Amino acid sequence: MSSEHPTEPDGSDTKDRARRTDAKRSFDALVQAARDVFASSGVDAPVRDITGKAGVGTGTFYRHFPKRGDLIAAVFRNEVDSCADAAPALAENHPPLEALAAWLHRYSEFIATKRGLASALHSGDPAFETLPAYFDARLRPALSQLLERAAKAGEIRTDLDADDIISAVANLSMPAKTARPDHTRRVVDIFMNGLKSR
Amino acid sequence: MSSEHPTEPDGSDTKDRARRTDAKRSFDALVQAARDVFASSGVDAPVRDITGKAGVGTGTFYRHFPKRGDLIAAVFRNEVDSCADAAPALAENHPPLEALAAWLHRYSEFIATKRGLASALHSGDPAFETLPAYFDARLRPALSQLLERAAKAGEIRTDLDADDIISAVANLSMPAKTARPDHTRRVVDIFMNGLKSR
DNA sequence: ACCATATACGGAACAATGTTCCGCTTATCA
DNA sequence: TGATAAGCGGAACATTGTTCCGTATATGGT
Repeated sequence: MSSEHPTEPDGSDTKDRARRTDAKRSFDALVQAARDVFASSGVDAPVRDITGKAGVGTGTFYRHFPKRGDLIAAVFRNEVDSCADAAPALAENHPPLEALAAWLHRYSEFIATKRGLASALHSGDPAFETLPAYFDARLRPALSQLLERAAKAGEIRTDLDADDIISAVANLSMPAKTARPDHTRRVVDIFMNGLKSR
Repeated sequence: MSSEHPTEPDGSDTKDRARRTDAKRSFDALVQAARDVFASSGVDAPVRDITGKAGVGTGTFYRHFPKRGDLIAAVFRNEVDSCADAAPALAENHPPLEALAAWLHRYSEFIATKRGLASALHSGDPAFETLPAYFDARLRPALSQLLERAAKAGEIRTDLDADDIISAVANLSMPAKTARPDHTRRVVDIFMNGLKSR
């Protein structure tokens, strides 16, 4: 499902030839592998670590990601997609309030994980310029959907703005160092509690 | 003059033997060279570029800066020192208001230049943990001195806090992309104008 | 002035990582 | 099913990081 979204660069569809399926497979495998490697070794992880885990050659790597920023941006988009795509699935399988809470936690995790990328993001690399817009375009509708559903069910306040919540939870999820590892989860819970209608 | 300040790590003074002067020279040469190289090639510049410009061997480099963060922190401290040390000199050679304006511009330049370091600073490297405190400890007194002098001369408002001004000018000096290159200088001028007494 | 010695230096050698290049493979289309 | 453009792999090469150790010298004591 998430592969429907433009994790890939270049949204054009009027090509002489369509992109070969093996190319797409390599691309996806690299993004997936990079995601894992970044998580365990940081964004400066060696190229060979990534190609090794992805099971592709280094040549293939550079074909898809000539600049390192290209890879980081692709991983970021991919994770934004995962997070956004979680919303409809949660809505289907859980009551409104529960789905909303679950998604906020999911989103909170995403933010916390992205601490490593965050510094890279602010580095001025042109590959990252469109990311904030993408972030907003994908995540806001996802949250809005859950908010509306919960609001219609009368379970939360109706004066809530998706933008505010997204940035509020983002801030809550970026504490420097926390004594207890579940601190973030707890404050997000409290915040979530505040959303409820009385 | 600036070498009086603890650009060097390790504030202890009860050593068996004092640090050799050639060691200090190498240290200073490396910081100086790194400063230049960082400015032209960024903080990821190759070690050999720095040692080459400093005229020392690579062994010497690693003796002084086992971790890259150590070097970056040293350069940062060095630049904070330069900026702070500029204050007394300006006070001696210029009328109060003029000295204050000149120093604010000097400080503004410093902030703008540090954009490259800023992302590194937020990376969580333990070598950077004491930098914010150092920044404050050196820069606030420098500015306070100029503020007090100008206030005594009746040239500026008396309700001004050094902290506020430091952070305000820092924010003014970090615009993303400016059409005109002197934008920063101009807004700082305007801000400075606001400091004057009526 | 000179010696003893801890300190520091330089840079070759080694290791890790980035990047390119090109012969081989394969998906796609007619 | 053949032609061909697209893609792939990984060795080879280039760059940068890091260590190691023989040599040089600043320092304190005599």
